[in-house]
Amino acid sequence: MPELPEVEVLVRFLKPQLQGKLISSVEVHRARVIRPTFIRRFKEGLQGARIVTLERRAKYLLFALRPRHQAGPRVMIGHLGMTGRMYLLPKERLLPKHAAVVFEIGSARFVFEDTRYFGRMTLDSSVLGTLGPEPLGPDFRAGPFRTELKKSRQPIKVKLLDQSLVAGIGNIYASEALFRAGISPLIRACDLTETQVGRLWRAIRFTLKRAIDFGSTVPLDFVGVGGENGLFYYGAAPKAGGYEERLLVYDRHGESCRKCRGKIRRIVQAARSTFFCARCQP
DNA sequence: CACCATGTTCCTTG
DNA sequence: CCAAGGAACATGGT
Repeated sequence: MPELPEVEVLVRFLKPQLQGKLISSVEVHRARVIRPTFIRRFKEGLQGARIVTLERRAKYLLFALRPRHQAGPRVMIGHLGMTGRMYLLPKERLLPKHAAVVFEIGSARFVFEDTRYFGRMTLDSSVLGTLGPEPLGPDFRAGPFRTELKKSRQPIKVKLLDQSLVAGIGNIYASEALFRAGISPLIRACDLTETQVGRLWRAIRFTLKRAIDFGSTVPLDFVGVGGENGLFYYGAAPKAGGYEERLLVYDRHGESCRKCRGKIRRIVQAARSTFFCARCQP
């Protein structure tokens, strides 16, 4: 379940497992997840390369490489789309139905699985060029944020999904951040007051930080960690004490607001669901 | 059968 | 050129 916090948690988990490891071979099971679709070039660039480190930028995973040849790629970029997962799988385990790319790394396999195949892997880093600032980094500042919002007549909820404004917010945390800021998702971005922009700026950072701390929206479930294998997956959280309770408005249509007991409403903006409390977010 | 789903990109319209 | 809206991508759950 990948927005910025989920990717951050995944990167932190994978990094120590992949750092310094050699990619001995690459199998592409679904060509369309490689962009551009130059499978040969992709495989040849990665086979024999070493993973130096793993980082996150927005919702992208950046695999820094020491290439086999001098002219080889220095980074592989991954994106999980809507349903992507990445994990290490022992070689004796069966590959999942929707394995898109499989890397042989030491005695294990590193699997990119994606049921809907909206995710991507690429050696072309141009996708990063249009991204706005990292919301949790020093480049995300309230002043420039406000200047950008002033230029847009889109509803603020829709504008928050614009990755060139600020990078990493997705459909869940857009609703959550607006609730925490007490701002209606319907207000045009340019109509927010300076006070509201300040509250929103803080709410974005708070919401994302909290989500990272908590583990992620739907937590990573670790299976066999410390045991016989290092498999893990994104699992449905148990209802009680699980991810439902961490979200204040998202997917809570018809339920009562945790602040005011009013009803949470669901509306559609830009063909995507928005959840909010009309009383707390006038 | 209907509608819904964590995201991005491409095409059209104004 | 730009902003904004909508379809497409593909599979599965309810």
